[in-house]
Amino acid sequence: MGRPPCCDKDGVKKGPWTPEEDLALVSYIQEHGPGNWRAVPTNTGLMRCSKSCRLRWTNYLRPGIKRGNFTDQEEKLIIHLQALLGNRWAAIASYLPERTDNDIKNYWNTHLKKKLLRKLETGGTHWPRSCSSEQLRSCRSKGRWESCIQADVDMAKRALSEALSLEKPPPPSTYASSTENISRLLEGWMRGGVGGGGGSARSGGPAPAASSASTTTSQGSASASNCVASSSSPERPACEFGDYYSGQEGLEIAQAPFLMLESWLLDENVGEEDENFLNMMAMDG
DNA sequence: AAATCGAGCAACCGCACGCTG
DNA sequence: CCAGCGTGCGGTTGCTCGATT
Repeated sequence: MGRPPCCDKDGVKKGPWTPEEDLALVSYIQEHGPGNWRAVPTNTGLMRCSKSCRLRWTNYLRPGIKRGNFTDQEEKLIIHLQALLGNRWAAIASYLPERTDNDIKNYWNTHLKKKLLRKLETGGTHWPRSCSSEQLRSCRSKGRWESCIQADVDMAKRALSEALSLEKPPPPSTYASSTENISRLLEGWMRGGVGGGGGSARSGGPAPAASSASTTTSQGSASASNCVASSSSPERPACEFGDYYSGQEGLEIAQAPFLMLESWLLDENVGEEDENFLNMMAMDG
């Protein structure tokens, strides 16, 4: 469409965020909530692109983000979801409410891809889905990937959304409830020696504020996460799959597919369809 | 101790999509 | 219906740091 850049190239700061910038962003969002990113740079005085602000928030400052090592379970979940959904990191991230799509993407590219390739050399991962690899290839190239795997995705979404909400009953999802996390986050900065390397996790960045609430007002992967995490909440937001089931009935309905799904998701010993996987890996890069 | 290399990760870029007037 | 705008998403880049030589 030939859209103009989202922000002026001149006078826009790039590179790592400083603690001061983070503080300004968090303070602003604390007050106004996320959203209307266009207004954030002007209202905060940050010399940053609105996109940069959003990214910083969703990938780093947003409360409820867990950083650091991925657990075995998370790892397996990512592997299987990647097999199911492809490189749709935002969708995958929606099943891992405490992880960001960027984090998952990085983890996949740096760890899992290699790990899987190594594993494939020695034999065995599986590729469960209803479409053949040829169909998938065709679907992808024609932009009909979504519809092709819809059945699998629907099943996975239903089961997982319920499962996740059962595992972790969400706190009342108000933005205010997340301000504690932000405060802790900021305290972490102050304690952790803010100076070196801006917000870099490597150089004394904020301590992970992983433990609790996610916000209802945040967007993107955050909101997707919230849909999952709060799907059993009485006040859960309507989202694409949050309303499939509710209450005890939903619990019973959802548990059955989850048991199947769980065994699939967490079972890496099923050694079939390696070829499909290789095909997909080849397509991915 | 210095130089080089590779891995990991934060951030940027640009396209796509959805909403709104 | 269409164009403009804001936002979301995935791919890619480049910086930093630890390991190795």
